[in-house]
Amino acid sequence: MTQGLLYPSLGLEDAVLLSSRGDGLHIAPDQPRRDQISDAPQATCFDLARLLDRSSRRFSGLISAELTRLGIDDIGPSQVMVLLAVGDTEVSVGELLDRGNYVGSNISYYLKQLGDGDYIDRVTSQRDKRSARIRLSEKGRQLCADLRVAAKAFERAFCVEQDLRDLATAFQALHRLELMWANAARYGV
Amino acid sequence: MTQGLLYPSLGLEDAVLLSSRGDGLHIAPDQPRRDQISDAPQATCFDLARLLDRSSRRFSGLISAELTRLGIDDIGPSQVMVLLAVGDTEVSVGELLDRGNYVGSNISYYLKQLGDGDYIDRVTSQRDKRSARIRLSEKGRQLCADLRVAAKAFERAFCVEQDLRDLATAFQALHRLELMWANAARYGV
DNA sequence: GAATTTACTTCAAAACTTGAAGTAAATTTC
DNA sequence: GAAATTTACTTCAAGTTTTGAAGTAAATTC
Repeated sequence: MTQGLLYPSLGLEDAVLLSSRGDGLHIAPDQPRRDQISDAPQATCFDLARLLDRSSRRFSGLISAELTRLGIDDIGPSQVMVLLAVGDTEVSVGELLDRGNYVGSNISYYLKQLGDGDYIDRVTSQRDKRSARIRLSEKGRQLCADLRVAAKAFERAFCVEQDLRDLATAFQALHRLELMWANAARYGV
Repeated sequence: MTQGLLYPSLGLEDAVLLSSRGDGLHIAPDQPRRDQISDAPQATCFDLARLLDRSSRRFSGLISAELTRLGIDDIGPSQVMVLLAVGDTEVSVGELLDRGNYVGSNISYYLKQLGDGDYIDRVTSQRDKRSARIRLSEKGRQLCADLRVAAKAFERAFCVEQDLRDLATAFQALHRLELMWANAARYGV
């Protein structure tokens, strides 16, 4: 791609991007070819980071659209992420911080809105009264369920066996990468 | 994990998270075990999205730290992402929009700051005077080079052959997923 | 050559993020 | 067992980033 080849590279073909503007003619091929990887341009960690960024944005956009469709306008995609992070468990704020790598005040901000919108229940822990325990309210659970239904549509579009295996690999590889980035951030590369 | 198993799942072990707060004791093992994947909990697309989100945040953090180290404080990680998107090529604003899936006004905002800081050169295209052509200035190129040097350190920490292959797979899988998300956003699931 | 489209930019409001400071409960120390 | 420290948050007041609605001006189409 660009960036030169100074950097450890992941074999891949040059990214074919789907234009998100204009005439709608620049559709990328459905099936990026998996052959010819070996002699294709290489991607750097920066390319990967940009891909993550872009993908996140896309996902947020999707969630936004879905929220609109569901007639929900008191929370946005960021709050939904927190909702998803809570999941079916009962967590403390601290756990949420770890799960999403948020900053404390940030989570507080989201939880306030989620609380105001009645998407979560907050109970002060009896054990440790400093600690707030969070879980989804019925409304929150319902929203998550609705989102899962929407996501189901992807399953149908994305159910090729190989894709799922690749995504599983992707998940693990990314997870390891995330840990390294985290360590680097903490201990200075 | 949570979310139930209602959703197409990617086999993976339960995420071992690295605490980003507190005593610094909760370090995740260096080498997450690759066995026992088969009978491990499953991750949903939502889990993947959260991972992307988290990873992006981590990467931004890293870039921020690096910028500070380099004594740069007139731009932040978001602007750097744009810089990286420009790369060694000369692009129009429209191309950048596509590359990063940004909104127009957003890119304008970043480019303004990058321009003010002299990280980029902007030339009005002679062909089409509406179109601005962007490329890195010497300063911008230098910054990118510096960042690559910093990133080099990762290479050493992350150079296991298998990891690189996994990341390559991850890149492709994610890229395909991104395209699908983009399509979904455009054509409504 | 008027109307439309494209390629942006600007502006103002909203959303999000950060960091410093605060509160209150738990724990440790003396 | 009281004082000091630490933990687990919350609040606030900046920032920064993102969005969306309006612009502007050059190209295209009719």
